Amino acid sequence: MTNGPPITNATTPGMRDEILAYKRERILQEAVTLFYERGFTGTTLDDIAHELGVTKPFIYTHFRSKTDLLAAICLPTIQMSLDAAITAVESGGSATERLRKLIVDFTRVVLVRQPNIAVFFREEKSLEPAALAEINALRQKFDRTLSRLLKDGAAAGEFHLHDASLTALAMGGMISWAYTWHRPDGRLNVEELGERMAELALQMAGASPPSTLHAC
Amino acid sequence: MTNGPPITNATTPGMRDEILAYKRERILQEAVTLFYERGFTGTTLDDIAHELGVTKPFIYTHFRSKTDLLAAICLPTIQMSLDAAITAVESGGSATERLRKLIVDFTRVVLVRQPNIAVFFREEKSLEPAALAEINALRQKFDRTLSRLLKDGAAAGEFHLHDASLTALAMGGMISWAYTWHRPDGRLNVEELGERMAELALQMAGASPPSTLHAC
DNA sequence: GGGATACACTACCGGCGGGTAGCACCCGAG
DNA sequence: CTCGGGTGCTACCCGCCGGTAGTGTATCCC
Repeated sequence: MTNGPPITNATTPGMRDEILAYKRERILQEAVTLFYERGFTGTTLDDIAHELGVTKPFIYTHFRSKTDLLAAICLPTIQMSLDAAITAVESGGSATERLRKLIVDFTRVVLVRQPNIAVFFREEKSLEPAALAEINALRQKFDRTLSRLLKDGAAAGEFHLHDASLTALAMGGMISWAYTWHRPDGRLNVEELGERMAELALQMAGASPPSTLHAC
Repeated sequence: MTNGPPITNATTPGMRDEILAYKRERILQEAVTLFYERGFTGTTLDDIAHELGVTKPFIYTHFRSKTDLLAAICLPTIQMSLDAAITAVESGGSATERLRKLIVDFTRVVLVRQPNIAVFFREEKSLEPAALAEINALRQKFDRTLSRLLKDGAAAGEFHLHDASLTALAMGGMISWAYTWHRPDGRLNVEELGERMAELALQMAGASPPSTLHAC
């Protein structure tokens, strides 16, 4: 990224690709930071380039357009959320244990990738329709996955709830919302927040006792 | 708003103000609709004017700037949310009853003013700092109000929870999030959703039995 | 040393859109 | 019929920014 001795003409063939990937990643880092702080339309490509010590055409050698950059920020993060859900659901154990894992892991994604999550939800309307559709398909899978887990848990007698779909949306919202208030230097760290969220989710699901909270 | 016979030079002095207020309201209606559908920067003032059958300078006789328009969309809606919370908390009854009322009324605000809520959370970064600060002060009051109700309920032995502040944020998120998925023609109407949300909130609060759900 | 290649820069374009100056119209009053 | 006030329009400006064409330069290979 510096203007010093170009390290690009490397001997190893694989190295070249790694360097390309690294540059791409650095651009994404700065882009998501600025989009998070100033908004998508409030950030110019020159801003991003400037922050990197580089110029605008440099960005265009790695991304086709500004909206392409936006999609590259949003999509992988939503994919990570879905992956966390699927992995948790397919892991062994009771529905209660799997729900706990799902919530903890999903919370971690939301908090660790907070800027990406925030940018996605705020700038949804700036995404190209095709990219948005792709992401929305992932989100739908996430909701269905969580909903199915709740239904299964209810069928197994572990959970007690009226409406699995609605409860899934409520849980998703409760956690996603953290992007609006979480501060990395806050009172609770990521893991602690994951635990608390899991407890709240289990109560929402009407999970059976093992909680030390219930008076009954 | 039509170009027909100007009804503005009315005889009654108060009537003039009413007409001004009406025009203002119509502009806000179209603006929030378009901002909701296309985003703030994706909507031009000409778009709004066109939809109203009017021209851009007309809007400028009622609002100082585009961001002023945005603030006028967001602020009153957030104020309504806070009012709902305060009214509920100050109403009579047990903490459980008051929490239920708070959730039902807040849910109603979120769903009925869905476009306004959505525009606020998405376009936060487009608001002028002063307007944003004002709104954030209201949001903080809302969170504190809800949090205090939870603490009081816990002290009274009605609720069982670890962390009132976090639970308040979680509840706020669960409900606010509805702006992302609610469809006015969906399976459940506004009042039904309010009821379900209230049930979920009470479970999150670890409210004592009266719920028919708990197996214990 | 000379040619080829890859890379990132300088310099530019073009349109879009927020915001404004000044005008045309309609009306009631005298 | 004219005057004055109020209202909304036509026509314009201008800065910003996404995107691109063409150039300079360093490295590598022969």
